[in-house]
Amino acid sequence: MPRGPGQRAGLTRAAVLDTAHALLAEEGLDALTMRALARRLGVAPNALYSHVPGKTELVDALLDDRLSLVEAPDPAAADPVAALAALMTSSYEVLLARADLLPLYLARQGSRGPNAVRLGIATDALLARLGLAAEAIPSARRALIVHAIGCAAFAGGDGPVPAEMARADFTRSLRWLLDGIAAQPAKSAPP
Amino acid sequence: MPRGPGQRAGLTRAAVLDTAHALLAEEGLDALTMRALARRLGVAPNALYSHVPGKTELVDALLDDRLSLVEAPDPAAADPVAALAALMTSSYEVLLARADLLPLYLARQGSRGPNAVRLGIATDALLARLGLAAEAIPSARRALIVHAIGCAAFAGGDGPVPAEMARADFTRSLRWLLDGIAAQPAKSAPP
DNA sequence: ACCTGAACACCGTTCAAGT
DNA sequence: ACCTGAACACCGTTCAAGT
Repeated sequence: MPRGPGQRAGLTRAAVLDTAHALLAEEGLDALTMRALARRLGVAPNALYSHVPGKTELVDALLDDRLSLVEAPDPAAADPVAALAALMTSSYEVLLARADLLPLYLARQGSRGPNAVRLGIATDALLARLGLAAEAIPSARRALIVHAIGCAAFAGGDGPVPAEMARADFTRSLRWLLDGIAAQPAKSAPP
Repeated sequence: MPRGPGQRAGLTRAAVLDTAHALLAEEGLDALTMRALARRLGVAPNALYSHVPGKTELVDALLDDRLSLVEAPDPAAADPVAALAALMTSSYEVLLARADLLPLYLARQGSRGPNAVRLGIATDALLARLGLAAEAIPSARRALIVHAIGCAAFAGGDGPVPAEMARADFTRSLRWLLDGIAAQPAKSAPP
């Protein structure tokens, strides 16, 4: 029996996001519409707006949720370059499973949800351990992020390049970037 | 006076693409709809389908058109690394003006229109001049392309990073990639 | 072959009302 | 506060018809 106006469906923001994740994973970005999402939840389309500001914010939340699966590296890791490589590789893997979303993410310059901020801070800490000057750190961070997201968006596409090859490309060019970053002029060392 | 059925509007594929370019440049990707495009051309929405297979193909054509502005480098250039840097920088600049389209392009792994193919061949020729093994050339090409498109999509976004800074990031990390590519194990030199 | 009219099957979002 | 019904202002695309 359908609900009338005023009767609650027990919807929560978490339930909306969970179902959105499932819909995205199962049917792709094109199928992720507010109306299809509402259908899956058994509510009227506009009921979603009590728990989510709009579709843009929902998509942002989905991507940042995804980044919660990446664990921040130990800032005191013995080998900061290896720790950066592991962090970027882990981000790449996790983002690959939601490659549909990445184009939008790139265009918004990685609009910063809490998890993106958390990983950004961890990245900066490792870059500082390499001896980078403070002004050089944001640039290096952006280069690594654009690379990881760009490669994941590319690999997740439906083009002719197989996933394994795209992954090998990612790893190799990541090394080139890290080599370049590590070879940058260091800030003056303490005496 | 409006046209009745059967009366021609003098539409051509070129006119459709030109108007689509103008619409995209003036009002952005969201405003580029088949209906808005038809409105601008003074025809019914479905009239477009006599000249263009659909919206996906139209967008692909718009991006490849854009690449026609990039001139292929001299394959016999004195400094192949400098020629590669110039080619990628020129592509970056040209794509920046249509940054809206890049996310879709990345996801389709740079779906290859005639101009994309032309520039890809030019890139491969320069990479071969560096002494790269044949198997290493497509990987190096993809790394450069993902980098250029990824950086342009990022820079074109409406985030907090100013365009000049994004451009400086692009140039610096491009150098790192080229350094890494050029330092790869060369194929056996002729005796 | 090229174009129109009408329609189909959708969108995201807002507004007024009900409990 | 949370939800429904109804509506608004759109989409891309197809189909039948007209010249």
